[in-house]
Amino acid sequence: MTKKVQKRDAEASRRRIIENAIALFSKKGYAGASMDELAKMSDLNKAMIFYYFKNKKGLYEAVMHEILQEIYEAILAENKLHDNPLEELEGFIRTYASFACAHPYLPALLLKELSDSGAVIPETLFASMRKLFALFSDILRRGEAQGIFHDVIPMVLYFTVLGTLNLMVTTKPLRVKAAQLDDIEVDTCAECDIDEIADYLIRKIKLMLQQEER
Amino acid sequence: MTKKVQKRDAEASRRRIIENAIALFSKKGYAGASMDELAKMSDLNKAMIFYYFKNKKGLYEAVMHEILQEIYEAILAENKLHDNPLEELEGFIRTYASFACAHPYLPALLLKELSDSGAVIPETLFASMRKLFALFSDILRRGEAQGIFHDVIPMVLYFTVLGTLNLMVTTKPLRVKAAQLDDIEVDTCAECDIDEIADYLIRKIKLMLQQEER
DNA sequence: CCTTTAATTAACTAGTTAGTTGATTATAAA
DNA sequence: TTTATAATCAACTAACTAGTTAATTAAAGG
Repeated sequence: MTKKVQKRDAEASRRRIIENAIALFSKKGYAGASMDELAKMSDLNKAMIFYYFKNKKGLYEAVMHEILQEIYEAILAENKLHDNPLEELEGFIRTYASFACAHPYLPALLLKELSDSGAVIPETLFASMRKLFALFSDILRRGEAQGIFHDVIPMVLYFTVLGTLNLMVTTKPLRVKAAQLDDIEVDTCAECDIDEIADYLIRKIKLMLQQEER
Repeated sequence: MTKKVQKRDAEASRRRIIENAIALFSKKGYAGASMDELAKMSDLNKAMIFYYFKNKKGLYEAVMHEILQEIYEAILAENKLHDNPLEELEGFIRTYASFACAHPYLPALLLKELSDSGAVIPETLFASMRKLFALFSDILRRGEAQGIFHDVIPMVLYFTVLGTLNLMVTTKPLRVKAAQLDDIEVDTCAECDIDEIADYLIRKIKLMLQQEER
């Protein structure tokens, strides 16, 4: 089944818009992203954006839904490979880290959204974000019930993991630049790759959770 | 010395602009903040903004410099009260937390800036941000040298602390809202106040650093 | 081949944006 | 009191904003 060369392909046009919108929103933020620019990037008339997504907010909603769904599915698939909280937690962190690194728009968009306290986000996204947290929370709660984790506050630990990984990804260019001018002695970890960072974080989170308070 | 009522006071006007700009940028982001709106908020003609700050970027620079300087001084002052790395680390986290809570524009602006990877940020700010990290890094390095901290990567731990605290502050409204609709069982920590969170984080960070890897 | 429908476009609107200009005040120094 | 200067403002520009409209073209079904 050879794909026939069509001049019109609704599905493809829609995807082109979404794909470019992800890049644009994550680079410039919601307010900074121009629909004129997006149309040019996507090689389509601007009216098409509104034809497919009604308005800018609708497009943003679609973009956020898309990426949250993607990361959720990746993590859920990984999660099914394990059957104990410790391995599940490791898997969560590792999968999130490598996904975030492979798709750096995720951290950028997530941090922008969260730093706004959901200024743009509508109800539906709200639900998507909670699904991911619910999964994380469940892992920790089960671990606690089994006596392998102690003193657990899932919400805080969730942001510890997301905060660390997201910031390490988004600040990468900044940190590399800092390492180059290199006037003072601080190590900005410019060379670390994300898997090392994930390993380190996992090691540390284990110490956090497996030890009783001293 | 009674303050004479003047119709013109450059210092006061400048401050009014900066003060309102902090609120506006942290609420709407760089692109979303309108200079027309800022002028109205500040009860001044828009031209005054450009008279004092040259352009929007210059204003943003001044705003960021202001708040980074403020938090740096608060933390430095606290730091001088202690003389061992463990207490210094505790002080750092606690001071950052309570400052961030009292001035929630700080987390909002910092997360926005960092999620942009310095899209707007100029060289001068870059330096300001590093000063804070250098202080944190130094505490950890000394602790490691004294054998009370182990397996230290300051950059990662820095973002662990900042990520956790900033996200807990900025998401507060979102979490409260989530707790209200409360359809599923997840605990969003809506009631926790920032000092409890800081205590929890300190406890956990200590476990991270004081234990050898098992 | 004709008709219907879905996809696409050019051209437009009405409002907003950052930034400018030149005149006009208030204040303090001479 | 005059003069110089610093602070303020109204009115403007040119570019850009999200979103609309009505006409046009391509494809698919009968």
